[in-house]
Amino acid sequence: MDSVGQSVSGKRKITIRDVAKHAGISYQTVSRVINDSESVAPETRDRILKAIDELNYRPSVAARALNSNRTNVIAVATPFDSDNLFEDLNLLQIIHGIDREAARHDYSLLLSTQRSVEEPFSPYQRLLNRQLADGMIVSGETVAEEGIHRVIERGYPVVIIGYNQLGVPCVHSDDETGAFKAGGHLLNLGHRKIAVITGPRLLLAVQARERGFARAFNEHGLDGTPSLVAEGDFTIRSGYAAMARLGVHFGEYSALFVHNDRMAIGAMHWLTEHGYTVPHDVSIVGFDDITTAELQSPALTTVRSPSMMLGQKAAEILFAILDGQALNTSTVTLDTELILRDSTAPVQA
Amino acid sequence: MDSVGQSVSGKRKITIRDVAKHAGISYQTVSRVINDSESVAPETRDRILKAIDELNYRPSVAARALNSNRTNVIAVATPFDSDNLFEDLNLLQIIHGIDREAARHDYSLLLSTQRSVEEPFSPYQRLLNRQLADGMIVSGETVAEEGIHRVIERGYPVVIIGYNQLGVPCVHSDDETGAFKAGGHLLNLGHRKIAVITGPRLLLAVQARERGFARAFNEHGLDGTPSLVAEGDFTIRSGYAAMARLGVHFGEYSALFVHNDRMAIGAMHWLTEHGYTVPHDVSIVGFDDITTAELQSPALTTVRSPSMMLGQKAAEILFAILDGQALNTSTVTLDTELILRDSTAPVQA
DNA sequence: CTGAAAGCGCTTACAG
DNA sequence: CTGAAAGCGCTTACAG
Repeated sequence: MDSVGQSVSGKRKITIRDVAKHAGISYQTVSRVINDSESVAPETRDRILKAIDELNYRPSVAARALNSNRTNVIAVATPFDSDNLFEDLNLLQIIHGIDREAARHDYSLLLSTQRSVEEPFSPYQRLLNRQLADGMIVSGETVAEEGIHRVIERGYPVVIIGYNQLGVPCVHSDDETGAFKAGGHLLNLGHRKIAVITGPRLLLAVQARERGFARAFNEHGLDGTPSLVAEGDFTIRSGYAAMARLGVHFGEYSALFVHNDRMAIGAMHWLTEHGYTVPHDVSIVGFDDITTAELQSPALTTVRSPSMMLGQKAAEILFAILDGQALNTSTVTLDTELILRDSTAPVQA
Repeated sequence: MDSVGQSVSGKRKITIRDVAKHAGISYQTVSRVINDSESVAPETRDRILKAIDELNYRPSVAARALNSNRTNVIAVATPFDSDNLFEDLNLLQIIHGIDREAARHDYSLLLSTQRSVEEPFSPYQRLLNRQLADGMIVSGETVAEEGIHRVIERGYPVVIIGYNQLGVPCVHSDDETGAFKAGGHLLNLGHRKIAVITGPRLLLAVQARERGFARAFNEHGLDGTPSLVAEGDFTIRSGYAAMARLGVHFGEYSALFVHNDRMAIGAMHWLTEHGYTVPHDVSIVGFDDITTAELQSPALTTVRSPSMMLGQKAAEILFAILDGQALNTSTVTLDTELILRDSTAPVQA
């Protein structure tokens, strides 16, 4: 085809002027067609579209960004601990949801990870200071509020997937009600002594789950304080470790509520390893409903969090803000659902 | 601070000219300092760096991209089937490896997913036609070779994580030797009748694993044809389904080699569900060593694929090409390692 | 070692 | 409805 003038490294560029010449019109009008802006004579428009097609013209993102201050890219900041990232199926789902919505708006996704524990702000710094993206979605409640603040100060919209007290718009699942359902389920099965493996207790999501769980007890006229509590960090490993700590007191409780599925999997692993049987020796309820929850032996009863929808909603809000159509302070709470499987059973007599 | 003139939506821009004025020098010299190019008097450089720091200046990526034809972004194209993407821990590790290397070069990662089954080329089209990235890493051997071709024709470097016959540089694990090790292990345990659950057999990676497995038999003076074969698509679900198909003939084999861990997990799930015990009834070896392999009951014996390193190597090659330092046709093969756990045992008498 | 000029590919008012 | 001008924020030769 057009092999002439196309060196190996040369990304030969067809510009707006080429299209204009081909269509016999000024390049400004071509720009109008590209941007669907103002009025262009239908006949002219067709001629230009035909030229664009024939020349296989694509506008330069860089040039457009330079003029319009829009990059057509949104950034996704991922959680701090990259070890955590490795096993996080939830995150994949969230990203998928974001990507879906981004596609609808013809946007692309820039992945922004933390470079090291030493520079917690790097995802924010790198992306937005360099104006790589039009806005940012922060996946997960975070401690680096200062970093988020800087981004907002620069005028970039930010949406958080999780809770925050900054007044930043956010999307999260209804953790309190979810935990309430988990507690109610165990209570209905006759369990009264229930241990809990929580996520990091400084997180608002974790506090919400603790509240909801206690409320289930209260509504049964019971004290909402769990028999035993161990804290984890949402990783499989930490669930295993938390279970090891609880295990010493085995027998003091007949059921276990774990704040996410990964830790529940870790806990079940410890139990199996030590000769205990789920749900015979202890009933377990998780949280999230990741793909592998169903595949545990026994299949894990859990509270389903709508991860993909969380991502999609967050992106929707971000785009609404970018279009000037949304308040800067919306909070969306998505419903959870109790998924009954085989890891819970009536309390043993 | 500089609150004046900074509206809510206004991303106030500090330009190279501001820095120049602040430092009392021409803006061209500022550009030189930013780019570490040519010679600048040390004293001048210091003055400029100080000004950059004081004004908190960040160069505009768009403007730089427009001039230099470099975006400082590389794209990662993810696999076709997005259901597949959901559960793919391997992919997360690969992406992490790429991101790591990108960070070293001060590059960012653009995630490019398929929009729908109908437009398999979309990841290629969208990103590169619009010149959003300097190059592309394709994660996984793919059928959309046409899409890759178009990208290459445009002059963009591409690195594939997986095999290809296009002459495109690629990185993959030593699948043949890995499968050879898996086969040897089972043979050493006394197994002679071994079933296999393969990945899609049109993939070169799958063919390499089949070859390596057969070679293990041959070196033992045995016929390399597996007792029974079922094909899956690497998903947990397909492993479950493949096992269901094999299960009818249960007893005709004492061991199972599964082409990836996710399918192995699916297969184990089927076995447990139907009352069989691993490794008592059947020994199982997987492939990949994803995080959760260790957490199965029993813990899965598997061939470890260096996923993160795969991503990192691919990025290294891409950057080498971008810097004009690499042939356009390198292939890197990374070693695998047999990880012995509890899902394999000597054949029953 | 540093400055002045031209231009990257587009968009945005501004005229007509 | 369409064209000419100016400019987005930089980089790249080209002079000095």
